[in-house]
Amino acid sequence: MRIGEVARKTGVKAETIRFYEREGILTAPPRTRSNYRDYGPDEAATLTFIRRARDLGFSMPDVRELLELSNEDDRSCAEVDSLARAHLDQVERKIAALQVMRDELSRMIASCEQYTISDCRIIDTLAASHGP
Amino acid sequence: MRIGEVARKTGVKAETIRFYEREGILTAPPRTRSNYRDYGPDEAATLTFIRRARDLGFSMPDVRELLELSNEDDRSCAEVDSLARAHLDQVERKIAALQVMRDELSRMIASCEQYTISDCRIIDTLAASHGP
DNA sequence: GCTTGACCTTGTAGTGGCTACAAGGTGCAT
DNA sequence: ATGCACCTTGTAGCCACTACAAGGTCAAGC
Repeated sequence: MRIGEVARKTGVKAETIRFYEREGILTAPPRTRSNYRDYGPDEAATLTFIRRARDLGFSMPDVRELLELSNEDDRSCAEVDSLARAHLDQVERKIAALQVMRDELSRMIASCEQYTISDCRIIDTLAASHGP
Repeated sequence: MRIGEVARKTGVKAETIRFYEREGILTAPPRTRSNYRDYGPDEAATLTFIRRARDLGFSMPDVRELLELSNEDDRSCAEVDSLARAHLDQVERKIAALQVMRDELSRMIASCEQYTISDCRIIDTLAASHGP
């Protein structure tokens, strides 16, 4: 199948598929007589795998490693596990950082009484209110 | 004061300060005889403002607008307020998306029993487990 | 006076993970 | 034959920095 069809099936845009090929994360498929990329189901499966991993927030280097590991059937999955745990940890840190942001933004907005800029508690907070 | 000192005082790295100047978000300070940037307290205050806004996750275009608004004392702060609310909204969406990620990662990791790759529930999940 | 080292200057390129665009070729229906 | 959707390549842009190279400046110590 051509790139557009595999794009539709996997939810990975054609431009992104070509990008993955350039980056060496997806092996280059054969070409038709007219030089179109000609994908089979294996490539589609790989792309789905990549998309799922990306949707879960794994970095491209992580995805690369997960793909490599996924081909070594008899190996222990301890590495996969630790990669996933490390990533989960990162996600949790990111959530915590965003929650701090959210809370401060909320407080800031709540304290603003919507008069003029010179009274504005939001501008105040940004300018000097907390910290040295 | 020179760039290094203002960097220490504001928590914005020297390279970043120069970058802000190039981008026009910070006005270029006068220079000493030896061509060093020579900052006063106003520039330091502006940099602190920028850093706080950035720490709260505001984008550079947002910061630019907040800086402009902060100079118009008698204007209503409704715009500031709506900018902050829109940003809070974005932060909340991001948190929600990350929580979805976190939950799925947790489930994936919990289901893995650490045998071999061919049994690995993490690899399975990525390869095909949910969705068409 | 000379060296050392911390600081400053400029400009350019790299990060991640795509995305957009230009300029052209192909395939199929009308 | 004409239109249109699709494909090809290559290059540049996004965000907000960050790193690095190659050199200039200044104060302290010897």
